[in-house]
Amino acid sequence: MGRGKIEIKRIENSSNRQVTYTKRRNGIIKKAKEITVLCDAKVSLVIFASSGRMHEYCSPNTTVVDVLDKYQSQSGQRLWDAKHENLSNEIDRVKKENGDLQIELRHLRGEDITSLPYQDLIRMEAALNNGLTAISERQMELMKMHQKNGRLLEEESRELAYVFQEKQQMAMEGSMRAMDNNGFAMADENEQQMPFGFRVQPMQPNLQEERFM
Amino acid sequence: MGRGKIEIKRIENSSNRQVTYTKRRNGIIKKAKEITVLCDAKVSLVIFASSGRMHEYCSPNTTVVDVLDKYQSQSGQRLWDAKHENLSNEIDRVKKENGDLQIELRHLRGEDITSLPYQDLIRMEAALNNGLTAISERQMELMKMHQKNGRLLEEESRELAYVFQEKQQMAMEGSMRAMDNNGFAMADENEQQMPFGFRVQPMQPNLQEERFM
DNA sequence: AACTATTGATAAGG
DNA sequence: TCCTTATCAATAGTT
Repeated sequence: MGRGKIEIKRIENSSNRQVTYTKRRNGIIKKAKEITVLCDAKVSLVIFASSGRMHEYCSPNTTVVDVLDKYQSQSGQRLWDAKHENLSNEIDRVKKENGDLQIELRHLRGEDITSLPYQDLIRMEAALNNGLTAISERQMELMKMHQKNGRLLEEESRELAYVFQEKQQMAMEGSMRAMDNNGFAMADENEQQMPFGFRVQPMQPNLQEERFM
Repeated sequence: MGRGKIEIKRIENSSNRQVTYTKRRNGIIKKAKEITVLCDAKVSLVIFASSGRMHEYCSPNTTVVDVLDKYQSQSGQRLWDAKHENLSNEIDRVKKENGDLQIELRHLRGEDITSLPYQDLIRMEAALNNGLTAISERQMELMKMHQKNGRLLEEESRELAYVFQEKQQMAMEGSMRAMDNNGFAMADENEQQMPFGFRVQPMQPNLQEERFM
Protein backbone atom coordinates (compact mmCIF):
# COMPACT_ATOMS: atom_id res chain seq x y z
CA MET A 1 0.00 0.00 0.00
CA GLY A 2 2.29 2.63 -1.17
CA ARG A 3 4.54 3.47 -4.00
CA GLY A 4 5.96 0.02 -3.75
CA LYS A 5 5.49 -3.22 -1.90
CA ILE A 6 7.61 -3.60 1.23
CA GLU A 7 8.85 -6.68 2.98
CA ILE A 8 7.67 -7.08 6.54
CA LYS A 9 10.96 -6.83 8.34
CA ARG A 10 12.60 -4.25 10.52
CA ILE A 11 13.15 -0.93 8.75
CA GLU A 12 16.82 -0.22 9.19
CA ASN A 13 16.73 3.47 8.30
CA SER A 14 15.92 5.12 11.56
CA SER A 15 13.98 8.10 10.29
CA ASN A 16 12.05 5.97 7.82
CA ARG A 17 11.20 3.66 10.70
CA GLN A 18 10.03 6.57 12.79
CA VAL A 19 7.86 7.90 9.95
CA THR A 20 6.38 4.53 9.19
CA TYR A 21 5.75 3.97 12.87
CA THR A 22 3.78 7.18 13.16
CA LYS A 23 1.71 6.49 10.08
CA ARG A 24 0.92 2.93 10.96
CA ARG A 25 0.26 3.72 14.59
CA ASN A 26 -2.34 6.26 13.54
CA GLY A 27 -3.74 3.72 11.15
CA ILE A 28 -4.12 1.04 13.77
CA ILE A 29 -5.71 3.43 16.21
CA LYS A 30 -8.13 4.57 13.54
CA LYS A 31 -9.02 0.98 12.79
CA ALA A 32 -9.48 0.31 16.47
CA LYS A 33 -11.87 3.23 16.76
CA GLU A 34 -13.78 2.03 13.71
CA ILE A 35 -14.23 -1.54 14.89
CA THR A 36 -15.36 -0.19 18.20
CA VAL A 37 -18.13 1.79 16.56
CA LEU A 38 -19.03 -0.57 13.73
CA CYS A 39 -19.07 -3.80 15.66
CA ASP A 40 -19.74 -2.83 19.26
CA ALA A 41 -16.34 -4.10 20.25
CA LYS A 42 -14.18 -3.18 23.20
CA VAL A 43 -10.56 -2.52 22.41
CA SER A 44 -7.57 -1.88 24.57
CA LEU A 45 -4.53 -0.96 22.53
CA VAL A 46 -1.18 0.12 23.89
CA ILE A 47 1.75 0.73 21.57
CA PHE A 48 5.32 1.58 22.44
CA ALA A 49 7.71 2.92 19.88
CA SER A 50 11.28 1.66 20.04
CA SER A 51 12.10 5.09 21.43
CA GLY A 52 9.92 4.24 24.40
CA ARG A 53 7.17 6.71 23.64
CA MET A 54 3.74 5.30 24.25
CA HIS A 55 0.38 5.70 22.61
CA GLU A 56 -2.85 4.06 23.52
CA TYR A 57 -6.42 3.65 22.54
CA CYS A 58 -9.22 2.40 24.71
CA SER A 59 -12.88 2.09 23.79
CA PRO A 60 -15.21 4.75 25.18
CA ASN A 61 -17.03 4.02 28.41
CA THR A 62 -14.30 1.63 29.34
CA THR A 63 -10.99 1.70 31.08
CA VAL A 64 -7.90 -0.31 30.48
CA VAL A 65 -8.63 -1.86 33.85
CA ASP A 66 -12.08 -3.00 32.75
CA VAL A 67 -10.76 -4.55 29.58
CA LEU A 68 -7.93 -6.26 31.35
CA ASP A 69 -10.22 -7.59 34.04
CA LYS A 70 -12.18 -9.33 31.31
CA TYR A 71 -8.97 -10.31 29.62
CA GLN A 72 -7.75 -11.88 32.80
CA SER A 73 -10.88 -13.85 33.41
CA GLN A 74 -11.01 -15.15 29.84
CA SER A 75 -7.35 -15.80 29.26
CA GLY A 76 -6.89 -17.50 32.57
CA GLN A 77 -3.71 -15.49 32.90
CA ARG A 78 -3.08 -13.79 36.14
CA LEU A 79 -2.16 -10.22 35.44
CA TRP A 80 -2.05 -8.61 38.81
CA ASP A 81 -2.62 -11.51 41.12
CA ALA A 82 1.04 -11.55 42.02
CA LYS A 83 0.90 -7.94 43.09
CA HIS A 84 -2.42 -8.58 44.74
CA GLU A 85 -0.99 -11.45 46.69
CA ASN A 86 1.75 -9.35 48.24
CA LEU A 87 -0.73 -6.85 49.55
CA SER A 88 -3.02 -9.55 50.86
CA ASN A 89 -0.17 -11.22 52.65
CA GLU A 90 0.82 -8.00 54.30
CA ILE A 91 -2.75 -7.42 55.41
CA ASP A 92 -2.87 -10.87 56.93
CA ARG A 93 0.43 -10.35 58.68
CA VAL A 94 -0.55 -7.00 60.15
CA LYS A 95 -3.96 -8.31 61.16
CA LYS A 96 -2.37 -11.21 62.99
CA GLU A 97 0.00 -8.84 64.75
CA ASN A 98 -3.05 -6.78 65.58
CA GLY A 99 -4.82 -9.76 67.06
CA ASP A 100 -1.84 -10.64 69.22
CA LEU A 101 -1.69 -7.11 70.55
CA GLN A 102 -5.40 -7.18 71.31
CA ILE A 103 -5.01 -10.40 73.21
CA GLU A 104 -2.09 -9.01 75.17
CA LEU A 105 -4.13 -5.95 76.03
CA ARG A 106 -7.07 -8.05 77.11
CA HIS A 107 -4.83 -10.11 79.33
CA LEU A 108 -3.34 -7.02 80.92
CA ARG A 109 -6.88 -5.87 81.62
CA GLY A 110 -7.54 -9.12 83.38
CA GLU A 111 -9.74 -10.60 80.66
CA ASP A 112 -9.46 -14.14 79.32
CA ILE A 113 -6.75 -15.05 81.77
CA THR A 114 -8.10 -18.40 82.95
CA SER A 115 -6.21 -20.20 80.21
CA LEU A 116 -2.87 -18.63 81.09
CA PRO A 117 -0.18 -20.61 82.88
CA TYR A 118 0.94 -19.47 86.28
CA GLN A 119 4.21 -18.23 84.89
CA ASP A 120 2.47 -15.78 82.59
CA LEU A 121 0.35 -14.50 85.45
CA ILE A 122 3.50 -13.74 87.41
CA ARG A 123 5.00 -11.94 84.45
CA MET A 124 1.87 -9.93 83.85
CA GLU A 125 1.63 -9.00 87.49
CA ALA A 126 5.18 -7.70 87.34
CA ALA A 127 4.45 -5.71 84.19
CA LEU A 128 1.28 -4.22 85.63
CA ASN A 129 3.05 -3.26 88.85
CA ASN A 130 5.77 -1.72 86.78
CA GLY A 131 3.24 0.37 84.88
CA LEU A 132 1.44 1.41 88.04
CA THR A 133 4.66 2.51 89.65
CA ALA A 134 5.51 4.69 86.68
CA ILE A 135 2.03 6.16 86.59
CA SER A 136 1.92 6.86 90.31
CA GLU A 137 5.24 8.62 90.12
CA ARG A 138 4.06 10.65 87.18
CA GLN A 139 0.91 11.63 89.07
CA MET A 140 3.05 12.70 91.98
CA GLU A 141 5.20 14.77 89.65
CA LEU A 142 2.21 16.49 88.21
CA MET A 143 0.90 17.41 91.62
CA LYS A 144 4.25 18.68 92.79
CA MET A 145 4.32 20.90 89.75
CA HIS A 146 0.91 22.19 90.66
CA GLN A 147 2.03 23.01 94.14
CA LYS A 148 5.16 24.78 92.97
CA ASN A 149 3.16 26.81 90.53
CA GLY A 150 1.00 27.90 93.43
CA ARG A 151 -2.03 26.90 91.45
CA LEU A 152 -3.32 24.46 94.05
CA LEU A 153 -6.23 26.52 95.21
CA GLU A 154 -8.09 25.93 98.41
CA GLU A 155 -10.95 24.19 96.63
CA GLU A 156 -8.70 22.03 94.54
CA SER A 157 -6.87 20.98 97.65
CA ARG A 158 -10.09 19.75 99.20
CA GLU A 159 -10.99 17.87 96.05
CA LEU A 160 -7.57 16.28 95.96
CA ALA A 161 -7.98 15.17 99.53
CA TYR A 162 -11.33 13.67 98.65
CA VAL A 163 -9.83 11.75 95.75
CA PHE A 164 -7.09 10.33 97.93
CA GLN A 165 -9.53 9.32 100.61
CA GLU A 166 -11.66 7.64 98.00
CA LYS A 167 -8.70 5.74 96.65
CA GLN A 168 -7.61 4.61 100.06
CA GLN A 169 -11.14 3.50 100.88
CA MET A 170 -11.36 1.48 97.69
CA ALA A 171 -7.99 -0.06 98.28
CA MET A 172 -9.13 -1.28 101.68
CA GLU A 173 -12.40 -2.63 100.36
CA GLY A 174 -10.58 -4.28 97.49
CA SER A 175 -8.28 -6.07 99.89
CA MET A 176 -11.17 -7.23 102.07
CA ARG A 177 -13.09 -8.43 99.07
CA ALA A 178 -10.11 -10.30 97.73
CA MET A 179 -9.74 -12.12 101.00
CA ASP A 180 -13.43 -12.95 101.17
CA ASN A 181 -13.64 -14.08 97.61
CA ASN A 182 -10.58 -16.21 97.60
CA GLY A 183 -11.00 -17.60 101.06
CA PHE A 184 -7.52 -18.89 100.79
CA ALA A 185 -6.17 -20.41 103.98
CA MET A 186 -2.59 -19.38 104.39
CA ALA A 187 0.10 -21.65 105.69
CA ASP A 188 0.46 -21.11 109.45
CA GLU A 189 3.68 -19.20 109.35
CA ASN A 190 2.26 -16.69 106.80
CA GLU A 191 -1.21 -16.32 108.15
CA GLN A 192 -0.96 -12.60 108.73
CA GLN A 193 0.54 -11.74 105.32
CA MET A 194 -1.47 -10.65 102.34
CA PRO A 195 -0.30 -12.47 99.20
CA PHE A 196 0.20 -10.71 95.90
CA GLY A 197 0.00 -7.25 97.37
CA PHE A 198 -3.12 -5.23 98.05
CA ARG A 199 -5.22 -4.88 94.96
CA VAL A 200 -7.72 -2.09 94.61
CA GLN A 201 -10.85 -2.58 92.59
CA PRO A 202 -11.02 -0.61 89.38
CA MET A 203 -12.47 2.83 89.72
CA GLN A 204 -14.38 5.03 87.36
CA PRO A 205 -12.72 8.38 86.71
CA ASN A 206 -15.87 10.36 87.31
CA LEU A 207 -14.45 12.67 89.92
CA GLN A 208 -12.94 16.09 89.56
CA GLU A 209 -9.51 14.96 88.44
CA GLU A 210 -10.00 16.80 85.21
CA ARG A 211 -9.58 20.07 87.01
CA PHE A 212 -5.98 19.27 87.81
CA MET A 213 -4.91 19.68 84.20
CA MET B 1 -12.34 -0.06 1.00
CA GLY B 2 -14.90 -2.35 -0.36
CA ARG B 3 -17.67 -2.48 -2.87
CA GLY B 4 -18.99 0.70 -1.43
CA LYS B 5 -18.18 3.31 1.12
CA ILE B 6 -19.65 2.75 4.55
CA GLU B 7 -20.49 5.19 7.28
CA ILE B 8 -18.66 4.59 10.53
CA LYS B 9 -21.60 3.78 12.76
CA ARG B 10 -22.87 0.66 14.40
CA ILE B 11 -23.80 -2.08 11.90
CA GLU B 12 -27.36 -2.96 12.79
CA ASN B 13 -27.53 -6.27 10.91
CA SER B 14 -26.19 -8.74 13.41
CA SER B 15 -24.58 -11.21 11.03
CA ASN B 16 -23.08 -8.43 8.94
CA ARG B 17 -21.68 -6.96 12.11
CA GLN B 18 -20.21 -10.31 13.11
CA VAL B 19 -18.60 -10.76 9.69
CA THR B 20 -17.19 -7.27 9.62
CA TYR B 21 -15.91 -7.73 13.13
CA THR B 22 -13.98 -10.83 12.15
CA LYS B 23 -12.51 -9.26 9.05
CA ARG B 24 -11.47 -6.06 10.75
CA ARG B 25 -10.20 -7.81 13.86
CA ASN B 26 -7.88 -9.91 11.74
CA GLY B 27 -6.87 -6.77 9.90
CA ILE B 28 -5.96 -4.93 13.08
CA ILE B 29 -4.03 -7.86 14.47
CA LYS B 30 -2.13 -8.17 11.22
CA LYS B 31 -1.29 -4.47 11.35
CA ALA B 32 -0.18 -4.84 14.92
CA LYS B 33 2.15 -7.66 13.96
CA GLU B 34 3.50 -5.62 11.09
CA ILE B 35 4.26 -2.50 13.10
CA THR B 36 5.93 -4.70 15.68
CA VAL B 37 8.30 -6.07 13.09
CA LEU B 38 8.75 -3.01 10.89
CA CYS B 39 9.21 -0.45 13.63
CA ASP B 40 10.50 -2.35 16.62
CA ALA B 41 7.36 -1.48 18.51
CA LYS B 42 5.75 -3.21 21.42
CA VAL B 43 2.04 -3.72 21.13
CA SER B 44 -0.58 -4.99 23.50
CA LEU B 45 -3.93 -5.40 21.84
CA VAL B 46 -7.02 -6.88 23.40
CA ILE B 47 -10.33 -6.92 21.55
CA PHE B 48 -13.72 -8.05 22.75
CA ALA B 49 -16.56 -8.72 20.38
CA SER B 50 -20.01 -7.64 21.51
CA SER B 51 -20.64 -11.35 22.01
CA GLY B 52 -17.96 -11.25 24.67
CA ARG B 53 -15.43 -13.35 22.80
CA MET B 54 -11.92 -12.09 23.19
CA HIS B 55 -8.91 -11.94 20.94
CA GLU B 56 -5.54 -10.53 21.72
CA TYR B 57 -2.17 -9.80 20.29
CA CYS B 58 0.97 -9.11 22.20
CA SER B 59 4.41 -8.47 20.81
CA PRO B 60 6.88 -11.34 21.03
CA ASN B 61 9.20 -11.49 24.03
CA THR B 62 6.72 -9.49 26.00
CA THR B 63 3.72 -10.07 28.18
CA VAL B 64 0.64 -8.03 28.67
CA VAL B 65 1.86 -7.39 32.18
CA ASP B 66 5.17 -5.98 30.92
CA VAL B 67 3.45 -3.67 28.51
CA LEU B 68 0.94 -2.53 31.05
CA ASP B 69 3.58 -1.90 33.66
CA LYS B 70 5.26 0.45 31.23
CA TYR B 71 1.87 1.85 30.35
CA GLN B 72 1.19 2.59 33.95
CA SER B 73 4.49 4.29 34.59
CA GLN B 74 4.19 6.45 31.49
CA SER B 75 0.54 7.30 31.57
CA GLY B 76 0.54 8.15 35.23
CA GLN B 77 -2.70 6.25 35.34
CA ARG B 78 -3.16 3.82 38.11
CA LEU B 79 -3.92 0.43 36.64
CA TRP B 80 -3.12 -1.91 39.48
CA ASP B 81 -3.41 0.80 42.06
CA ALA B 82 -7.04 1.31 41.23
CA LYS B 83 -7.53 -2.39 41.75
CA HIS B 84 -5.51 -2.32 44.93
CA GLU B 85 -6.69 0.91 46.39
CA ASN B 86 -9.06 -0.91 48.67
CA LEU B 87 -6.37 -3.25 49.86
CA SER B 88 -3.96 -0.39 50.36
CA ASN B 89 -6.52 1.50 52.36
CA GLU B 90 -7.12 -1.52 54.52
CA ILE B 91 -3.40 -1.91 55.12
CA ASP B 92 -3.17 1.70 56.20
CA ARG B 93 -6.14 1.31 58.48
CA VAL B 94 -4.86 -1.87 60.09
CA LYS B 95 -1.37 -0.44 60.47
CA LYS B 96 -2.75 2.60 62.21
CA GLU B 97 -4.80 0.41 64.51
CA ASN B 98 -1.64 -1.52 65.18
CA GLY B 99 0.26 1.59 66.09
CA ASP B 100 -2.47 2.72 68.44
CA LEU B 101 -2.45 -0.63 70.18
CA GLN B 102 1.33 -0.49 70.52
CA ILE B 103 1.10 2.95 72.07
CA GLU B 104 -1.59 1.80 74.45
CA LEU B 105 0.53 -1.13 75.51
CA ARG B 106 3.56 1.09 76.05
CA HIS B 107 1.50 3.42 78.17
CA LEU B 108 0.17 0.56 80.26
CA ARG B 109 3.75 -0.52 80.80
CA GLY B 110 4.52 2.95 82.06
CA GLU B 111 6.51 4.05 79.02
CA ASP B 112 6.10 7.41 77.27
CA ILE B 113 3.58 8.62 79.80
CA THR B 114 5.01 12.06 80.45
CA SER B 115 2.93 13.52 77.67
CA LEU B 116 -0.33 12.11 78.98
CA PRO B 117 -2.90 14.33 80.66
CA TYR B 118 -3.78 13.62 84.26
CA GLN B 119 -7.15 12.26 83.23
CA ASP B 120 -5.56 9.50 81.18
CA LEU B 121 -3.24 8.59 84.04
CA ILE B 122 -6.24 8.10 86.29
CA ARG B 123 -7.95 5.93 83.69
CA MET B 124 -4.84 3.85 83.16
CA GLU B 125 -4.35 3.40 86.86
CA ALA B 126 -7.87 2.10 87.12
CA ALA B 127 -7.35 -0.29 84.23
CA LEU B 128 -4.10 -1.59 85.65
CA ASN B 129 -5.64 -2.10 89.06
CA ASN B 130 -8.48 -3.91 87.42
CA GLY B 131 -6.08 -6.23 85.67
CA LEU B 132 -4.06 -6.85 88.80
CA THR B 133 -7.17 -7.72 90.75
CA ALA B 134 -8.19 -10.27 88.17
CA ILE B 135 -4.73 -11.76 88.03
CA SER B 136 -4.39 -11.96 91.78
CA GLU B 137 -7.70 -13.71 92.04
CA ARG B 138 -6.71 -16.11 89.32
CA GLN B 139 -3.46 -16.86 91.12
CA MET B 140 -5.46 -17.56 94.26
CA GLU B 141 -7.73 -19.89 92.36
CA LEU B 142 -4.81 -21.80 90.97
CA MET B 143 -3.33 -22.28 94.39
CA LYS B 144 -6.62 -23.37 95.89
CA MET B 145 -6.82 -25.97 93.14
CA HIS B 146 -3.39 -27.14 94.04
CA GLN B 147 -4.34 -27.52 97.66
CA LYS B 148 -7.54 -29.38 96.88
CA ASN B 149 -5.66 -31.71 94.62
CA GLY B 150 -3.37 -32.45 97.52
CA ARG B 151 -0.44 -31.62 95.34
CA LEU B 152 0.88 -28.91 97.59
CA LEU B 153 3.83 -30.80 98.96
CA GLU B 154 5.71 -29.84 102.05
CA GLU B 155 8.54 -28.29 100.08
CA GLU B 156 6.24 -26.38 97.75
CA SER B 157 4.45 -25.02 100.74
CA ARG B 158 7.67 -23.61 102.08
CA GLU B 159 8.49 -22.09 98.69
CA LEU B 160 5.07 -20.55 98.50
CA ALA B 161 5.53 -19.01 101.86
CA TYR B 162 8.84 -17.63 100.75
CA VAL B 163 7.31 -16.10 97.66
CA PHE B 164 4.57 -14.43 99.66
CA GLN B 165 7.05 -13.08 102.14
CA GLU B 166 9.13 -11.74 99.27
CA LYS B 167 6.14 -10.06 97.72
CA GLN B 168 5.09 -8.52 100.98
CA GLN B 169 8.62 -7.26 101.56
CA MET B 170 8.76 -5.71 98.11
CA ALA B 171 5.39 -4.09 98.53
CA MET B 172 6.59 -2.44 101.73
CA GLU B 173 9.82 -1.30 100.17
CA GLY B 174 8.02 -0.03 97.14
CA SER B 175 5.74 2.06 99.29
CA MET B 176 8.63 3.51 101.21
CA ARG B 177 10.52 4.22 98.04
CA ALA B 178 7.54 5.87 96.47
CA MET B 179 7.22 8.19 99.45
CA ASP B 180 10.91 9.02 99.43
CA ASN B 181 11.12 9.59 95.73
CA ASN B 182 8.08 11.71 95.42
CA GLY B 183 8.56 13.64 98.63
CA PHE B 184 5.04 14.88 98.25
CA ALA B 185 3.75 16.75 101.25
CA MET B 186 0.14 15.86 101.82
CA ALA B 187 -2.46 18.34 102.80
CA ASP B 188 -2.80 18.36 106.58
CA GLU B 189 -6.04 16.50 106.77
CA ASN B 190 -4.69 13.64 104.60
CA GLU B 191 -1.20 13.43 105.96
CA GLN B 192 -1.41 9.87 107.06
CA GLN B 193 -2.96 8.54 103.87
CA MET B 194 -1.00 7.09 101.03
CA PRO B 195 -2.14 8.48 97.68
CA PHE B 196 -2.72 6.28 94.64
CA GLY B 197 -2.45 3.05 96.54
CA PHE B 198 0.64 1.16 97.49
CA ARG B 199 2.74 0.41 94.47
CA VAL B 200 5.21 -2.41 94.49
CA GLN B 201 8.28 -2.19 92.33
CA PRO B 202 8.32 -4.52 89.37
CA MET B 203 9.70 -7.92 90.14
CA GLN B 204 11.49 -10.44 88.02
CA PRO B 205 9.80 -13.83 87.92
CA ASN B 206 12.95 -15.70 88.74
CA LEU B 207 11.61 -17.59 91.70
CA GLN B 208 10.15 -21.04 91.92
CA GLU B 209 6.67 -20.11 90.71
CA GLU B 210 7.14 -22.22 87.65
CA ARG B 211 6.80 -25.34 89.73
CA PHE B 212 3.21 -24.51 90.55
CA MET B 213 2.07 -25.31 87.01
C1' DA C 1 -15.96 -19.06 3.13
C1' DA C 2 -14.40 -17.19 -1.42
C1' DC C 3 -14.51 -13.46 -4.74
C1' DT C 4 -13.69 -8.87 -6.46
C1' DA C 5 -14.82 -4.10 -7.13
C1' DT C 6 -13.83 -0.46 -4.55
C1' DT C 7 -12.14 2.27 -0.91
C1' DG C 8 -8.55 3.13 2.40
C1' DA C 9 -3.81 3.09 3.93
C1' DT C 10 0.61 4.28 3.16
C1' DA C 11 5.72 4.29 1.00
C1' DA C 12 8.27 7.18 -1.28
C1' DG C 13 9.07 11.61 -2.92
C1' DG C 14 8.81 16.73 -2.65
C1' DT D 1 7.02 17.53 9.62
C1' DC D 2 3.49 17.86 6.38
C1' DC D 3 1.49 17.24 1.68
C1' DT D 4 1.12 14.50 -2.49
C1' DT D 5 0.11 10.52 -5.04
C1' DA D 6 1.08 6.14 -7.08
C1' DT D 7 0.52 1.83 -5.45
C1' DC D 8 -0.76 -1.85 -2.57
C1' DA D 9 -3.83 -3.79 1.14
C1' DA D 10 -8.11 -4.22 3.37
C1' DT D 11 -12.58 -5.13 3.05
C1' DA D 12 -18.01 -4.45 1.82
C1' DG D 13 -21.09 -6.52 -0.59
C1' DT D 14 -21.98 -10.36 -3.41
C1' DT D 15 -21.97 -15.27 -4.60
